[in-house]
Amino acid sequence: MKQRVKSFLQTQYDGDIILEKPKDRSFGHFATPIAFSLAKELRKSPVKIAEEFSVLFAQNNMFSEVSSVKGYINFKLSESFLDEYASWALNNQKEFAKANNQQKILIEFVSANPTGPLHIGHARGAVFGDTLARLGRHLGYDITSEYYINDAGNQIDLLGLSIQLEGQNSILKQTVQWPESFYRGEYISQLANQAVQEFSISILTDISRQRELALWAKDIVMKMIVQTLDDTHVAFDSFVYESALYDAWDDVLEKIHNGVYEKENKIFLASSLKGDDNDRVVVREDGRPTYLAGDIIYHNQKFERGFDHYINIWGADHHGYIARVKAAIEFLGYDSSKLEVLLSQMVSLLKDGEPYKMSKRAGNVILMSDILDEIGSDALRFIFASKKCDTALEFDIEALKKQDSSNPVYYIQYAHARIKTMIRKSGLSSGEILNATLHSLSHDANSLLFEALLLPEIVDDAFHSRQIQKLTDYLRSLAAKLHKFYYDCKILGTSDEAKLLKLLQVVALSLKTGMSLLGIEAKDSMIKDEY
RNA sequence: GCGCCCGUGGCUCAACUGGAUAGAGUAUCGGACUUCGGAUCCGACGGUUAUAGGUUCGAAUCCUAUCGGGCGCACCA
Repeated sequence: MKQRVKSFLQTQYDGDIILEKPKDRSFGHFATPIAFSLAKELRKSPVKIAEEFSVLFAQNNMFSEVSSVKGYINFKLSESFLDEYASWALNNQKEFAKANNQQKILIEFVSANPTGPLHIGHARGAVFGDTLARLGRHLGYDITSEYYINDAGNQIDLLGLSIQLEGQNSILKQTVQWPESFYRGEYISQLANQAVQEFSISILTDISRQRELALWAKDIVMKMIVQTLDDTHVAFDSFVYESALYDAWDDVLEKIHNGVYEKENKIFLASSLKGDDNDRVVVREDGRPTYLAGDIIYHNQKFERGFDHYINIWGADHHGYIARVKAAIEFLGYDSSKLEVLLSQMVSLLKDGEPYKMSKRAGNVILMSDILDEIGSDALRFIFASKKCDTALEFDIEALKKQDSSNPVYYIQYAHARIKTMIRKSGLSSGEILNATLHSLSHDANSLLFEALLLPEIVDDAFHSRQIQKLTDYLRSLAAKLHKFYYDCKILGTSDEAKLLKLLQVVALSLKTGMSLLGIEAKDSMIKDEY
């Protein structure tokens, strides 16, 4: 919609015209501050320029009114234009808010270690990444969502050790010497019990079988992770195993030889030449590659697969890592600006007003699956999608448990259900509704219609600015407008029934499309809780 | 000490990326059902945008400094 208006304006004025939402919609549907930026150039006052332009732009039946106010130029769209667009949307529901971008984009997210179940902090990255992928796909991008599994290194050994120690303690009733750091939690004792069934009791004490145990356990943990993600409707197109990457190490080392050097029997990446603070060790003195080596191979492999753009969603505690990975990409001969790293800030929890510290190794984590059981996937997704990812998020566990109207997801679903209920109750057929013409609408009806037709702009903006909370904000405000309209205006049984239902169909379409992009179910009716 | 992110009503967050009178939700208080679903709606209260300068037609947004908070600063992953 905005695009159509913009392209018309540019036939009249050759230059970039920024269209924005007026502060107050009574001014019009769109506005442009272009007169201000031209004021200097033309040596005229912004007010005068705006007046001249508004006369020029008014010559099109797309607008019912073009006016200049204090230097701003405001546009009011005509009803015939809005009706035409609404009809198109209702007849092409699957196409609504779509676009045809062509680029191939790889989004890597979650990538949690397979050493324990997902906790609440992972939920944020999961929801953010999945929602971004959904938005991108809707806009036509060829999106691949990927999970990088760190199934190599010390942590895997530690997993095996942790299970053995737990088994010795709780099953064999032995007193054990706990090391400084180890994994614990309910899942570890479950794994210990399962291991005894799967293998034999000796698996708990045989140190030579620790690795075998660990490899078996990480697959089970990974299944738990995938299950939780699945319950949240977070899907991945591919999984990459760190352990499978190292075969390619020699080749990659050859490819990157300009960027590495040997010193003190170790191999360093000369990342300080590419903006990092220090050079980084990639191979230790004993010949074992570091974690960074795995990431270098992984990113080489990513770039070899030939995407136009790469998005990594990492926890904020990894920000120091960006420079070295980008340096490696440069040394590999690729354009590191194609890699965009989005940091999702920490999620901190409050419990009864007190900060709730989480430590994975100490076992006092809040599991994502537990929250999911309590509030459901829809509410979980909505809450995490509605916050900008670069601010630290803080919330009280008790507030998340609420299932009443303070939870905005119900508010939006209720709006959708209200519309569907009215259409069921109406005697009109869908054809009669569709064929109605949207004309002589009240001011409120007109602004509701316009708001509903704004979804394409919102989706586009939310994706390209990587700010998915714009979509949740929009849905909440559209739902509020609908509820108010419903309260103020009688619809069924009036002479305007057909056209008003058509209007509400457009609202429902926007709500449903928006919710599905958030991975949330749009309900046709709501079932009240029984008391 | 260095680097990254962030400071907006009591609380959780917006503000179209430099635009018009800084907006929502929540909390608190007060209203609206002979009604298409009250899981709704309306109103009130609540702000020197952490502080001090600067840039310009115009600043919550950009620059500098200060204060406060989070996260990093591994041959762990």
